[in-house]
Amino acid sequence: MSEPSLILEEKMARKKGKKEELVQKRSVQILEAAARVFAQKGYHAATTKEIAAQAGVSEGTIYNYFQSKEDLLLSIPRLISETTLLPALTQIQATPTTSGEEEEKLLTTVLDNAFQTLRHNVDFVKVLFSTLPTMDEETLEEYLRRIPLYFAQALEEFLQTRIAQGVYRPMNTTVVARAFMGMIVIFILTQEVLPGKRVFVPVGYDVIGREIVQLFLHGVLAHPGQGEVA
Amino acid sequence: MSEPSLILEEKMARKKGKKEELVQKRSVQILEAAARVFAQKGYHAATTKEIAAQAGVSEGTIYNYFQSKEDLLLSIPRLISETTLLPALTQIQATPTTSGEEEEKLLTTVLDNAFQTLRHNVDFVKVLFSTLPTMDEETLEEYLRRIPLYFAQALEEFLQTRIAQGVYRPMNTTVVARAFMGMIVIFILTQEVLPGKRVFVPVGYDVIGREIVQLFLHGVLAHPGQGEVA
Amino acid sequence: MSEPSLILEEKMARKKGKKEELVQKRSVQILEAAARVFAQKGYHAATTKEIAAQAGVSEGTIYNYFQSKEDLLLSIPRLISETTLLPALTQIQATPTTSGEEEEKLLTTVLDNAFQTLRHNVDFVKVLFSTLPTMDEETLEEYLRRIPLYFAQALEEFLQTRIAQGVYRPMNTTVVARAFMGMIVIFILTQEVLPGKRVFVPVGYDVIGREIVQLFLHGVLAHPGQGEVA
Amino acid sequence: MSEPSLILEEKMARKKGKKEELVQKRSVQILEAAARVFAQKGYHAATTKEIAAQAGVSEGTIYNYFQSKEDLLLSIPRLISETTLLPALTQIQATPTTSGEEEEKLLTTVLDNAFQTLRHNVDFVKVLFSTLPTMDEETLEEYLRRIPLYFAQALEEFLQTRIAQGVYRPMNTTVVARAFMGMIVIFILTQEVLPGKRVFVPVGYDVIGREIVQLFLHGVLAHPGQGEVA
DNA sequence: TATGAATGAGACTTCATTCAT
DNA sequence: AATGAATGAAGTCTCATTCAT
Repeated sequence: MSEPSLILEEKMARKKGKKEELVQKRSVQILEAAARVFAQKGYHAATTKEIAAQAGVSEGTIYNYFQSKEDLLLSIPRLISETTLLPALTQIQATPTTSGEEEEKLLTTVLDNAFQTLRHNVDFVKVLFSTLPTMDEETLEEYLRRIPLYFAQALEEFLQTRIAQGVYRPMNTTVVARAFMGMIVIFILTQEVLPGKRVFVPVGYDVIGREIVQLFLHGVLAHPGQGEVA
Repeated sequence: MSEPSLILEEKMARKKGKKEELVQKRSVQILEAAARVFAQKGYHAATTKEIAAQAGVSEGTIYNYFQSKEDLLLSIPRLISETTLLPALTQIQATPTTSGEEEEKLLTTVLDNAFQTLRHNVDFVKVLFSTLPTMDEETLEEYLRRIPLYFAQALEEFLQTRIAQGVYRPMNTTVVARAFMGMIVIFILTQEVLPGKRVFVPVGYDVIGREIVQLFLHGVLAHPGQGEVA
Repeated sequence: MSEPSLILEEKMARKKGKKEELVQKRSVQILEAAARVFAQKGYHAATTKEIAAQAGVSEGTIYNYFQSKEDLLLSIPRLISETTLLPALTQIQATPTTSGEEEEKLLTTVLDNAFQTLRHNVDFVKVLFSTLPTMDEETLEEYLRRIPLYFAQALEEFLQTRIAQGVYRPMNTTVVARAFMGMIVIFILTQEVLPGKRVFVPVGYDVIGREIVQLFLHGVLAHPGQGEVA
Repeated sequence: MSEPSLILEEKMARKKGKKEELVQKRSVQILEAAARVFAQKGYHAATTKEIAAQAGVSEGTIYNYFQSKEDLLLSIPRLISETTLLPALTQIQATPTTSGEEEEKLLTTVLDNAFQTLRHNVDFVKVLFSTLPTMDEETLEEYLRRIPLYFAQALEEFLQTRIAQGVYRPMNTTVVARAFMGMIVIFILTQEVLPGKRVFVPVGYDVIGREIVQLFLHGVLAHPGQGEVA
C-alpha cells in the first residue's frame, strides 16, 4: 500500500545532494562575479545589474542566493578561506631552527607564498583596500579574520621563537611583524592594486623577495658589526 | 573620470582683490568638507547634501565652485600642496654623510616627519586608500604626486648617495626604498585609516620609529657580523 | 479583475473517482491557505510563497490548480458555500408569528446564528473587508452573495411579514434591515477583524445579542408608550 | 560696516513664512493625491508613481515631504483632524435634556452631521476600511484616535447622561453606542465605499436618518407598551 | 552669489509566474 | 503531478544636478 519509500528517499537524497552542489556552484559563480566587479568599481559604484551580467544570471537570481548586496560583500571572504591562502601563510612557525642559509631560504619561501597568494586573490585584496577604510569595526574584524590578521600573529610568534632561540636579537615583535607585513603589502599595493605601470614601475617578485630578505635579516649598513647600537 | 575643474585653478591663479580671496576661501572650505566626508564615508557613499552641511553652505553653492561631485574628488589633492609638510620629506638627501649614531637620528627624524605628515593629512590618506583601486592612472598620478611619489624618489636618491658613500651596502634601491615606505604605510593604515583599535592594537609612533630604524639599519639577526646563525 | 478560474469549478462538478477527489482536496487546501494569508496580510501584501508554505505545497503547485494569485482571491467565496452555516441565516422567515417573548428568542437565535457564522468565517470576512473597497462590482457581488446579501434579503422579507402581521410598525424595511445588519457587522468588525483588544474592548456576544434585541424591539426610551420625554 | 541686518532678517522671516506656507501647501497636495489613490487601489496596490502623477509632481518630490510611502498613509489622518469632522461628531453631549420631539431633532442632527462628515471624507474612510484589517495595533490606535473612537466615546457619555436623566432606559451603553455607530457605518459602507449601485440600491440619507432615529428611540414593535421586557 | 525645491535617472529589491526536471 | 530555481517587470527610494528666486 505504501510507496517504495526507500527508493524515493534515495532519490530525494540524491536530488538533494545534487541540489546542494548546484547551490554551492551558483553561489560561487555569483560571488566571484561580485568580487570582480567590486574590485573593479568599488563596492558602492558596483551595481547588482553588472554583477548579474558578469555572473551570467538575472538580477533576481542573485537574491535567491544572497540576502543583499552587502551580504555579497561580506560573503567574499568565504571564497578565500577555502583556498590555500591561510595555510600557506600560517606555516611559518613550523620550522623552529636553521642555519643562516636556511633562514634565508625559509623567509624567501614565506615571501613567495605570501606574494603568490595575494596575487592569486587580487580581487579580494582590491575589495579589501577600497572597502576597509569605510567599514565599521565589526565587519572589519570579520574580514580581517580571514587572512592578514592571522598572518601577523603567526609572524609575531615566529619572531618570538627566534628571539628565544637566540637567533634574532630582542625587539618589539609586534612592530617588526607589522613592518614585515608592510614590506609585503606595499608591493602588492603598488604593483597589483594600483592601476597603471607608469607610476610605480613593476619589479620581479623574485628580486623583491631577495631584497626584502636581505633587508630584514641584515639591514642596510655596509659594515654591520661596527655602527652598533648601545 | 573626467578632467578636474579649472574653476579652482583659475581662482587660485589670480588671487588679487578681496573678492577673489573670498572665492578662494569658499572653495577651500567646501573642498575640506568634501575631503572630510569622503574620508569618512567613502566617495560614493558620501552625499553632496552632507558635504554642503559640513561646509556650511547649500548644495547649490557647491556647484558654483565645482562642476560635479567627481570634480571635488579630483580637486582634493590641490588642498595638500599649500599646507603640507611635504618639503620636510624631500630634504633627506640634503645631509650626505654621518656617523652611525647620527644616521639613526637622521632616519628617526625622517620617520617622524613622515608619520606626522601622513597623520596630519589623514583625510587625504583615507580618500587615497579607498579611492586608489578604482582610480584611472591619470588621477592616480595627480594624487600620488602630492606625497608618496616624491617621498619615494627622494628616498631612492638618498639610498644611492649612501651606497656611493660606502655607508650602505649595494642593493636594489627601488625595492628597498619602496619597502621602507611600506613599513611606514602599514602603520598609518592599521592605526589611522582602519576603524577600531581592537584588531590592530595601536603602538606609539616613537616606538615604531625606533624599531623601524633598527630593523632598517641592522636587520633582525642577533650576530650580524658572522653571517651565520648558531 | 479577470474571470475566476474554471479549473476549480470543473473539478468540483465531476467529483467522481479518487483522483478527482484528491484534486478537489488539494484545491481546497490551497484555497484555505490563501484565505488565511490574505486575511492576515491583505491581498497585496500576501505572497504566493507564504501561501504555498501554509498549504504545504510548492509555489509551482499553486499554478497547477489556479491560474494566478488573483484567481485565488476570486475563488475564495466558493469555499464558503460548502461549509457555511448560511442556511441558518435565511430561515428567519420560516416562523411567521410569535408572542413578545418568543419574538425575543427568535431574534436572539438569529443574532447568535449570525455571529457564529461570521466568526466561523473570520478569514473570509477579513478578506471581504480589506478587499471590498477596491473590488470591481462583479467580484463584489460574487463575494457578497455568500453571506451578507442573502441575509439582508431574508431579513427584509421577515420585516415585511411582521408588518403585515401587525406585529411590527410600518417602516422602510430596506433601511431597517440594513441597519440591523450594521449592528451585527460593527461588532464583528471591532471584535474580530480589527487587530488588538485595546481600542475596542471586547464584549461577550450573549450580552451583545441581548442588547441588540432590546434596542431593536423597544428602542432606548424609558417610557415608550407616551411618545414623550419627561 | 555691518550689513543692514534688520532688513535681512525681515526678509528671511518673510521668506521663511512663505516657505512654510509652500511646504504646507505641497504636503497637502501630495497627501490628498495619496489618499485618493489609496482609496481607489488600496494601500499596497497604489504606486508612488501614480500618487506623484495625481499630485502633479515627480516621484522624487514626494520624498522631500514624506519619509516613505507608509508615512503617507500614516499622515492621512492629519488631513482630517483639521477639518470640522471631529467637533461636529463630539458635540452630542452638549445638550443635556429635551422634549420628545427635540430628542428626535437632536439625533437627526447628529446623524446628518455624521453622514455628511463621513461622506465628505470618503477617501479617508475607504483607506480606513481597506487598511485597518491588516494594520498593527499601534497604527490602528493612531488612526482611530482621529475619529470613530472619539465618536463612540462621546456617544456613550451621551447615553449615560440620558439614562441618569431618566429619559433613556438602563442599558449597556458600550454595546448600544457601538450598535448606533454600526447603523451609521453600514450605510456609508454600502452606499459610499462599496463599488456599484446594483448590489445595495442607494437610499436618501434623509430617509435613512429618519428611520434610524425611529428605530433607535422606539424600536420596531407596533405596540411598544405591551410586549414589555421583565 | 546663494539657495534649496524639484527633478528623474537609476539603484536595490521583491515577487508572481514559468518551465525544465 | 510536483517542484523550486530562474526570471524580469515593477516597486520604493536616493541623490547628483538644475534653475527660478
